[in-house]
Amino acid sequence: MSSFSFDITTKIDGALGRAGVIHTEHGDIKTPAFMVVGTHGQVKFLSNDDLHGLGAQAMLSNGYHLRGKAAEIADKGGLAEYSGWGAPTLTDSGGFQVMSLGSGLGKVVSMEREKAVTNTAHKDRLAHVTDKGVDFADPFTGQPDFIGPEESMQIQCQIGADIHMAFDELTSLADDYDYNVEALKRTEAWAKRSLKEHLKHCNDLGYYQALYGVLQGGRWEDLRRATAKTLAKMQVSGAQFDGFGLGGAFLKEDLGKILKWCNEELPENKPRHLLGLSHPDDIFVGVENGADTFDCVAPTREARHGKIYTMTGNINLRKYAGSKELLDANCDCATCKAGYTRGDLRALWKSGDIELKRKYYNLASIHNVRFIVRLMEQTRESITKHNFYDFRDEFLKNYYG
RNA sequence: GCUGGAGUCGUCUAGUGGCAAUGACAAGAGACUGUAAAUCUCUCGGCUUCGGCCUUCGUAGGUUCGAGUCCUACCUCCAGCA
Repeated sequence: MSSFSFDITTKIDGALGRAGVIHTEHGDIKTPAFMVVGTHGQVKFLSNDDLHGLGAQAMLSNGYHLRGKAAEIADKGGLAEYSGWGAPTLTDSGGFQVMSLGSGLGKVVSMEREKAVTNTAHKDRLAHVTDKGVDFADPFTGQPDFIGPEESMQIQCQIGADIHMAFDELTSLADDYDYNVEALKRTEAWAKRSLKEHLKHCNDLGYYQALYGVLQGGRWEDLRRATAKTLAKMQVSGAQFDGFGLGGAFLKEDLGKILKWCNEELPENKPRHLLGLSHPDDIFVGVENGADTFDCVAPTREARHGKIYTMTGNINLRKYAGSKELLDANCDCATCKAGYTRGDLRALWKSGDIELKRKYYNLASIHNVRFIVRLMEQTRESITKHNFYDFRDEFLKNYYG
């Protein structure tokens, strides 16, 4: 008996987008939604109270990073209990690390054409792909680890998030069509093996853990549409994917059309997670084209690096020494409500005192994550009130100028 | 007053005959999208047609093809002795 389901509440007229609710063992997720990223089971510098306070609904963690703790997490009853988060969770399969520790090692995952990455030399990579799976070398210890779809599913089922991702291979913008054909064939074979292995363990912790199949295929329409069809009908012993992950390295200008190719082929009644994106323009493109949930490290990482989100565009805190201005005039986050100014945060950030810096990372992360969570809340409301496009245009005009 | 030691880009600092001159911090600009990221890149004497040109290492002279580096005097600071 599956405790996982998805209801569509409202659709955007003439587009693939919709508002809905994902029901999981650990609670509901009102979509569209942003999932905070706590790779190791905890969001950097944010407590569970901080996260609940700013309206976060779900957290994404990573099976690769938690692989060594999976048994311990299972003993505690699963990730929601282990982390104290107590709300819906999702784990990534480690598929992102196939690229970030492999061909993309040391490179930036950019969406700008001019910065498109070149592939890291094979000998320098910490991840090597074969049809069987991936040989990883731990970035810190060098310890070798083999993870294929079976291993990824076993790890994820021990961690016990409400939603799992099939093990996939993320290609980079530097990979050509022929390589994407090869990688996609592998990702689809891994999807089948993931589904099969997942079926064996998806109730091991006493509740149902859902599985999403992940779509790759780079920027090519034939690959994207074909893989969407393949994964949509894929089944093992009658079991199918509960939803779908929309994966890939995208150029900004390609994002909308690629999502459209995928989501036109996918079944409407299953949720779709757009992996790894959360800048406002990407969110609007994603939502319009049928993505239900998002995750991204950007709000927290950029906060740590001094970039603060505001309704009229992002600011770099370096430039605000002594400023008495609030971070964002109408923000309802705990940091802004507590009255912290740009100058206050800059002073904490630049302080030589590690505790004050930690305070900065916390306050800035609260603000940026709340900014994106609130954007999702407002986007959802605009869909249910049938004024998505007006809301989007107004927001983008203010934000990007 | 005597004897030692020291004065280099905002700060600290490297430098003992070829230097516009090391490193760190501070400062400035940019990046970051399923987290090897409390990180990374660039700038940081002035001017530049980006090839260079000019002015710099307490001050003033001197030796030398060439001086932050050696010599002389002076100034300032520190330590010890008076």
